[in-house]
This record gives sequence, C-alpha cells and structure tokens, in this order.
Amino acid sequence: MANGRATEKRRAILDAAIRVFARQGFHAARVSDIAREAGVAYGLVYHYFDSKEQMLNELFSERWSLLLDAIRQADAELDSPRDKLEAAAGFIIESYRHDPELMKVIIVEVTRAANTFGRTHLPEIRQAYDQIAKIVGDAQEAGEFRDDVSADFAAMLFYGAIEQLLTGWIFEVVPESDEDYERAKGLVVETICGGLEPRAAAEQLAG
Amino acid sequence: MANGRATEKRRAILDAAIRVFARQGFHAARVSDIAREAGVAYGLVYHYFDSKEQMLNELFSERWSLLLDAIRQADAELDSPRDKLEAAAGFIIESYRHDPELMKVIIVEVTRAANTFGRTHLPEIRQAYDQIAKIVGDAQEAGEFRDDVSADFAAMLFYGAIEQLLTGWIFEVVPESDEDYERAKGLVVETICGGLEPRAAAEQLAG
DNA sequence: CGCTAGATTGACTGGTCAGTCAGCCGAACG
DNA sequence: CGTTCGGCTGACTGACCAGTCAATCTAGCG
Repeated sequence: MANGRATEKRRAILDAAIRVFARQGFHAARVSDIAREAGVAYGLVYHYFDSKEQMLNELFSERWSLLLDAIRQADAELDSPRDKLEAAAGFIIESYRHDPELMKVIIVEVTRAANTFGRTHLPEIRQAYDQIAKIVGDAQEAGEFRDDVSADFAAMLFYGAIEQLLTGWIFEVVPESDEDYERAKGLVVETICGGLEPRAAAEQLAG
Repeated sequence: MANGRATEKRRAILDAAIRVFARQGFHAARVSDIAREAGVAYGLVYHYFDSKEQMLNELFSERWSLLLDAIRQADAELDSPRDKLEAAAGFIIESYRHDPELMKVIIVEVTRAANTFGRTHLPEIRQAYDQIAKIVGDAQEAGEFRDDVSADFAAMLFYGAIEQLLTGWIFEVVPESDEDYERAKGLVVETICGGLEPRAAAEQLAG
C-alpha cells in the first residue's frame, strides 16, 4: 500500500531527526544530515515537513502529550499525593530509559531552551507544571502536605529537580544501571516530600 | 589615558553583549547587533575579542568564579549546613536580582545549554555542584542530614530546584518583588532541607 | 498499455553572518 | 611639525545551509 509506505518514510525521517538532533543538537543539525541518516533524498524531507523546526515541534508534542496524560491519570487513579508524584517522576524517568535520545532532544532543545522553542511550547510545558501544582495543592487542602510552601513553588522545585537529574544522566555520561533508575524514582519523591509533608509525629507530640 | 579608554570600550562591548544575548539569545545575536548596542564599529569587537563565543565564555567565567568563591566562603565561615545552603541559594538569587540580564544569559546559554557551551564549561559547573555535595556530605557525617540520600543526588536536586526557580522568573515574566526574592531564599532551603534533615524528635521518640 | 498522482530525487538559489583587512584618525612624543 | 602606533572604522568575502523546484520514477487504475 502506497500510503503505508509513505507513512513509513515519514516516520523514518522523524526517527532519523531524533538521532541527529540528539547527536549534534538542533542548531548544528543540517537537514542534509537528517536526510542521509534516514537514507532518503534531501528534498523528501520537505515533502513531509514544512521545516526543520516543525520536526522538532512534532517530536516534542507527540511525547509531551503522553506525559500530560500520564500525570492526569495518576492524579485520577491514585490516592496518596506521594504515589501521584512518584508516578509522575516514574513516567519521566521511564521515558528516558525507553528512549534516551528523544528525551535528550526534548529536554535540551525544548524544555531547557525556553528562549527558542521552549517559548513556543511554554503553554504545553506549563500544563505539566500546573498538574503537579494541582496534586500538591490538593494534598495541602487535605492536610497531607504542609501549606506554608506554595503549590506552584513546590511544583517548580519538583520539576526542576527531575530535569536536573535527567540532565546529569544525559551529559555526565554516567552509565546508569536499572537499579539507578528505580532508586532515583523513589529518592526524588522521598527527598522532596520529606520537605513537603508535615512532620506529624514530631509536631503533634511537641504541640 | 589611552589605556583606560581602551579598557572602557572593551567593557562597553562586553556589557552590550550581555544585553543583546539576553534579548535575542546567543544564536540569534549578530555581532553587528552587539557593535551597534555598544555604539562602536563592527571591527572593534574583533579588536578586543577573538570571537562571539569568547565573549560569552568570558561573561560566564567572570561571574561563575564569584559564585564558586561565595559557596566556598559560606562553607568555611558558617556552621549549620542549612545556613551554608541558604547562603549559596541566596548568592544565586542575589546575582539574579542584581543583574538579571547577565544571569539570564548564564543560565539559558551556558548552564542549561549543556550540549553547546555548557560542554565547554562543564568542569566549572561541576565545581559548584561538587561544593554543594560537599556541604551535604559533611552534614551527613555530622549526623545533621539523613544519609540515605547520596550527597551528589541531593546536590543535583538542590541545584536543579534553584535553576528552575530562576528560569521561572526569567521566562514566565512574573514581576517579582523584593519580598519574593527574600521569601524564595528561605523556601528553597526549607523545602529541600525538610527532606534532608532527620526528623529528630519523631524518630527519637519513636525508636 | 497509456495515464495520473503522488513519491522521490538532488542541483540550485538566496540570504545570512562571522570574521578579515586595508586604511583612517588622533594622541603623545621627539 | 612630522612620525608613529594603537584605537578604530566599515565594506567586503567566503562559507554555510534552509528551503525550492523542475525533472524522474513508480504504483495502480481503466
């Protein structure tokens, strides 16, 4: 089927773009590099995409919507805020484990590049951020988290911490083991929540 | 004095570069923009600097060494790990308050751009990072911080959290007040330390 | 088999800019 | 007043590369 073939080629180009963007960075990536990597003529790239930038946008949005869904689902299906946050952190870390090149591109070229593409995607990025804030806010109302740290602020720290963690993996070239990933999921949440949760026992006893 | 004049011009170019990099980002910044902003002929830029990149490198290193000194000094002169971390966070936040454009350039173009210039400056960036880890590590040995979270890991979260905070200020265009800055200093540390400090009272009473 | 439409090709163009360079200006000095 | 030298000028060059386009190919259809 011609249509199927065409779709395959389109995908091949997009996948090649991930590899090239991850290897060279968006700016240093030439469209000709992507074409070569995909084993395709230069012009074909422009048959399927309007511009180099559009490829990056598509890669980002495709993946980011999955993240938004995952957080939304975690918020709906889980009870404790800790579990929710762990699910969110877990999804991001799993995304990296599953496709480090794509996550590298997303973080380095979009999420952490807020003056170029991040600008365009700021609304999407904000959504993830707001969802975390909502989880924290709900927990505060329920008395499960202390409320002297604003939910937005807490979300920011949570998000920044995870991003820094991935950035470390991406650039310090630490060869991460499966245990590292698993441990990290728990530790991020444990470290952050330790500061967010009221120290019930101590305060109740003290007060 | 001719020499003094020359030095002045050099500084003017560097300052113009800060403004232009902050406004347009390093990649979109043309050397001609910097020259115009500095009120200087195009060629003069190359009289004082070898390349556009060198200007960015110099801006970064100049400021970053101050940060390293500040953390080192805080570690040496203060006692509690909490105070040390608060001094570190405070210095970064004050740097932003004092010269937001320069900090924007440093964070956006270097610190968070680890595939381009961050690569070059990774050793310097790592030093800051390692100093935080040392503070945490010492606190763990002294029993002031829990030791089931590795010092490197904690440093990463601490650092990522602050960077995200500044990034938020930089891009969300939240008009920050002086109180915001002051509050943020305390809250970052309070939030992170809450998770790092052993809940002494509770555990002692429980155990 | 001839025809059409979409897939595929890659040479070419136009615009952009970092960095160069040949020479001008003005202050200090003899 | 002439000379020198560093500061200073801005037009120019060479390289690079995103995006275009006219031409070729191929699959399927009547």
